Amino acid sequence: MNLDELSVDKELKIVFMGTPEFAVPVLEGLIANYKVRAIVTQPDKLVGREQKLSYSPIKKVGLKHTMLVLQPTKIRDDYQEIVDLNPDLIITCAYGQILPRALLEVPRLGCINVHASLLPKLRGGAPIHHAIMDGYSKTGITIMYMNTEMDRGDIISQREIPILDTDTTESLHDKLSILGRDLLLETLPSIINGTNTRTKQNEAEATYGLNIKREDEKIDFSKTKNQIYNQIRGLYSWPGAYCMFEGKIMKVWQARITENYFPELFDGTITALYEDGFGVKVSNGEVVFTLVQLEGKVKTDGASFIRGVHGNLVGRILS
RNA sequence: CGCGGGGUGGAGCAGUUUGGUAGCUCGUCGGGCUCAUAACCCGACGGUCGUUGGUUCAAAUCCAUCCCCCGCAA
Repeated sequence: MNLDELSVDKELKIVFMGTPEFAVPVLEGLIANYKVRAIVTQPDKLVGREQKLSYSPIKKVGLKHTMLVLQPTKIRDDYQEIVDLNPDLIITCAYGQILPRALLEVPRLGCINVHASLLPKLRGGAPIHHAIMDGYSKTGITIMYMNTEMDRGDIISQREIPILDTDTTESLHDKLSILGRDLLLETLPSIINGTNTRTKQNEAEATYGLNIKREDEKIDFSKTKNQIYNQIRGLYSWPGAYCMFEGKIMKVWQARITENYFPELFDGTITALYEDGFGVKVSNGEVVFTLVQLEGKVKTDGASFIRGVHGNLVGRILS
C-alpha cells in the first residue's frame, strides 16, 4: 500500500455494523487499517438467569476504542443517524437486521457484507452451525453487496475452507472469523478503487442455514450415526444437542462414532460402556457419548458419568 | 422477585422425606498375585458434608441467611 492510497483511505468514512463475537476480528482488522467512523450494533439486551443488561461483543470493541456506537432498535425505521454521518461505505458482519433500501442507497461505495458461507450456499443466520450439521465438506467466506433480501446480493469475493471431521461449530467459527477479516482486508482496496468484480448468485444452487430452533437441538436416534455426530458437533459449543435421560434433559456435548451395529436393539438404547463414555444405538450403528450434561449439573466426561450412575446403564433407553 | 435442579475427601454420585458424627464407583499411595498389565486381591491416605446463624442432648439431614454452579424460559 503506497502513501497515496493511504491518504485516500484515511478520508474514507466507513460505518461498521455487526453484533456477535464472530464480527469482532473483522471489526478489529478494519480498525487497524482504516478509519471507522461509527459502529452500529444491536441494542443492549437482558441476558441469562439474572437478566443482566449486557453489551454485544461489537459494542465492547467500540467502547474500548472510544468510538461512536449506535444501537437502533429497528434499523428499518431508525437509520437517519447513519445517513447523517454521510458514510462512503457500510460494512456489515452478522449485524442481525436487514437494512432498508433507503439506507442501502446512501453510501457512495455501497453496502457490503461479510458472510460465513460460500453463497449462495447457506444463506441465513446460522451458516456455520448448518455447514457442519448438514454434512458440508467445505464452507468459507463471501464478501458481497447487500440488497433488501437476506444474503442474496451480488458476490464480490469468496474464499473456501475445508470442514474437518473433527471440526465443531466453535472451531470452524474461529477459523471463519479470521478468514472473514483477512478476505475483507484483501478485497477492500478493489472495492474502494472500483476495480472489484460483481457476480450474481445462482438461485438454483441456493441452500439455507437459518437460525437454530429448539427442535434442531433434539437428537433423533432414528437418524444415522453420521447425522447425529454432525448434529452434536454442529451444535458445539452452543447451544448443544440434547436428548432425554430418565425424564431429564441430557445435553450431549461430544461424541464419537463406532463401527458397531446392534440391529436387535431399539434406537436410543444404551449399548455398552467404554473407557471414554457409553454407546447409544442409532438407526445404522452406534454413537458413543463422551461428554454429557444432565440438567442442573455441570458437563461430565463419559467415564465420570458412568461411575456416578447407580445400577446398570446398559439397556436403558434414551429418547 | 419468571420456573426448576445442584453444591458431600482429587472425579462422578448416594445418603437429607422417617436427625444419632459419612457410603458407592473410581483416582492416589503402599503391599501382594502375575511373564506382564490400565486386570485381580489386601491395606492406607484423604471430608469441620458451600457460608453464617438458629432449633436440638445430638444436624450432611430441620429452619433462616448469604455465596457459587447449572437446565428451562425470555
